[in-house]
Amino acid sequence: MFALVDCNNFYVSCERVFRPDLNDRPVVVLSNNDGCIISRSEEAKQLGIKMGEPAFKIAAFLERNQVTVFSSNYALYGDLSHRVMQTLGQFTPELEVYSIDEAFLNLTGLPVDWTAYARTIRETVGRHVGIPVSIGVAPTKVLAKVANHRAKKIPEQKGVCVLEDPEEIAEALKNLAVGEVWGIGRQYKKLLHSIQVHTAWDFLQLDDDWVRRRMTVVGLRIKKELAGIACLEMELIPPAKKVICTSRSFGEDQTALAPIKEAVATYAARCAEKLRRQHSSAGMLMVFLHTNSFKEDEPQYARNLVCKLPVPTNSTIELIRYATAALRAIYREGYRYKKAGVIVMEIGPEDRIQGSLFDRVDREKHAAVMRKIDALNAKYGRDTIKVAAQGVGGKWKLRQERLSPCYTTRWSDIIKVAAHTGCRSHNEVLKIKAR
DNA sequence: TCTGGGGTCCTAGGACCC
DNA sequence: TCTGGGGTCCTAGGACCC
Repeated sequence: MFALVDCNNFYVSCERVFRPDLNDRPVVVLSNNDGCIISRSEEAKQLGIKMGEPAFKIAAFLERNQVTVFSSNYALYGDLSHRVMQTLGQFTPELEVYSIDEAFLNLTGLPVDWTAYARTIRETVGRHVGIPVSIGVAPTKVLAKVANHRAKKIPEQKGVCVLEDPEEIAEALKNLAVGEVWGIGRQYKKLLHSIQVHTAWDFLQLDDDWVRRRMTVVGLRIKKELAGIACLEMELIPPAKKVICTSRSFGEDQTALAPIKEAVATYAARCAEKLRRQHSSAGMLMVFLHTNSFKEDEPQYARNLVCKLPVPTNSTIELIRYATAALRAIYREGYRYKKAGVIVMEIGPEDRIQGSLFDRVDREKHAAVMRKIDALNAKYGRDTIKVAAQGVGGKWKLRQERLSPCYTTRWSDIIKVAAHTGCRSHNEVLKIKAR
C-alpha cells in the first residue's frame, strides 16, 4: 500500500503558520517577480480566483475583497517542506519526496488500520509543523493520487481517504474526470474526450493497444496502475539532475549589457552551486536572452547560445566566464530585455571527468576554493562570498514587494514573543534581546 | 507599469556503422 | 514483380509533472 501525502495550498499554509490571523481569510501567494497567482487559500478559490492568473489583471479585485497577497518566500517554504518530510519519515521506512509539498510513503508491511494510521500522520504533521495535509492510501501510486484527490475534495473524508476494496475503487474511478488522473494532461484529455472517454473508469475500459499506440507506454502504465497493478516504484534516492536551469524575469526590463551580465553571472553561479550540491559537473552550457513577448508592439528578440566546455566543470568562476562570453555574443543593443537564463547540460559525476591535454585550469585549486565558498555561504548566508561579476544588487533583481519574513531561516526575522507580564512594546523587546 | 520557474520521459526520423 | 538485416546515436518535438 502506498500513501500520498500532499500539503494543502502549501505556500499559503506556510504563510499562515506564522500568521494565524489569516486563517479563514482569503490569501494568495504570487510567483517570482510578483507575476501570477500560484497558491490560493480555500477562501480565495471560493472568490473565483484562478490558478496562474496574472496578479496585475485582478489587482483591483484582490483589493476590493481584502485578499492578503504574498510574494513567494522560497526560503520559508523550503524549510517548512523539509520539516514536513522529516516528520513523515518517522512513519515509514520508505519515503519518496516527490515535490516540495508531496511525498509517497510505502506502507507495505505495516500491520495497521490504514485510516487510523493516516489520521495519526495528519495530526502529527499538524502538531509538529502546523501545515494541514491530505492523505490518500491505495495499492498503487496512481490510485493513491486518486484517493488523495477524494481526501481533499470530499469534506466528509476529513483529509484522509483509503481505497483498497475493488468495488470502492471502481466507484471512485467512475466519479473521477479523466483529466484529473495523474499523467493525463490537457492534450490527452482532449484526445480521450474525442472518443467519448470522460471518466477514469471509461479510460480503464479502453483497449491496451489503442492506449499504447496513442499515449505511448506512459499511458499504458497509467492504465495498469488504475487497474491496481503497480508499475511505478518508490524512488528513495532522488536521481541526479540531467539538466539544470536557472532563469528569471527581470524586475524591470533591461536595455544595457552591464546589468544583464550581472544577472547572467548570478544565474551561472546558482547553476554551479546546484551542480556541486549533487556532486556533478557539466560539459555544456547554454545562455538565453529574450524580450517580453507579451508586448507585441515592441521589437522582439530571442536568442540562445550553447557552448561545449573543454573540460566538464562545476566551478562558479569558470561557468561565469563562459556564460558571460556567450551573453556578449548574443546581446544586441536596441531591445528591452525581459528575461535571461543559464542552462547546464551533459551532467556527470564530478569525480569522473575526461581531462584535456591542453587544459590550463588548475582544477584542484578551483575545487578547493569552491569548497571554502560553499562552507562560508552555508554558514553566513547566500552570497556572503561571490564573484565580482555578479554585481552588488541591480535593477534586474526580482520584484518582491510583499515578502514575508524568513521566520525560520534568518536570525533577524525570528519571531518575537512578548513576556506575559504585559504587552511590551517592540522597543522593550529589543532591549530585552540586547540584554 | 504589470504575464513564473524547473524538471522528466518518449517517439520518430535521419545519419551513420558493419 | 522486384530492392538485406541489424544496429547506435542524435535531435526535435510533444507529452507530462510540480
